[in-house]
Amino acid sequence: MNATERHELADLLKALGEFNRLSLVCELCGCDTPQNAMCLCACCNVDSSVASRHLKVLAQEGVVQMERKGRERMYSLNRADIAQKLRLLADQIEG
Amino acid sequence: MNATERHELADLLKALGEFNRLSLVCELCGCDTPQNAMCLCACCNVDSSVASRHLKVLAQEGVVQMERKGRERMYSLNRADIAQKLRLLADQIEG
DNA sequence: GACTTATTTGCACAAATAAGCAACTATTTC
DNA sequence: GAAATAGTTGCTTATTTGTGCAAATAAGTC
Repeated sequence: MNATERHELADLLKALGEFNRLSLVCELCGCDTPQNAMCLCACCNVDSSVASRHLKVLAQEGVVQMERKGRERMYSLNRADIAQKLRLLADQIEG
Repeated sequence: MNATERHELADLLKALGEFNRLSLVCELCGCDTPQNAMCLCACCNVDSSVASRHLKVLAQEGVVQMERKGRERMYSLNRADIAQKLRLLADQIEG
């Protein structure tokens, strides 16, 4: 793994490594349909602006995907993608 | 996954989610014998105090294991343990 | 078009984090 | 015991990060 890949992976892990963001991810884990920010903000008990910013980080790192639906924005997990990256790291660590 | 488990997992991911720390981990990945802090500090090009602190964080999160050997401290990865936790998260995300 | 609802952005602030240097401890070597 | 080597800790500094409030934007509803 070169430095660039390592940087990207670190950014992904950092995005997942914050309690509220991880909570958002876990919430989405349990949903089989995309959720809007209001619903997600409720699960963390934070201001909507906070949820918005966390979701932005997660989106930037490719953890979640967003699609507009009227005035709402529906978020869903990029399940396969993230799972694969985590497993790749696990494989590398296990050697 | 309850809040406590989520907190612990977030802490682990945060520990891994910093470039220099991830670099230390990757360095250890490629070693089949424990490495001392000097060697690890060299791979990141940081002051020994910085490496020391990063290793402390990694040890606290159970990523690495330390054993004293004379004046050196030899670090090695808790490979199976970390890999398992990452895979568990991957499984949960994949649903 | 006024009003409500969903979300983002600007701003301010507090807390956490990473970094390097210098000083310290501990252990080995001479 | 003095010098060298390995590592940690205290201190300071700069930067990042998470948060909430208020205001702005955007889109649906009446």
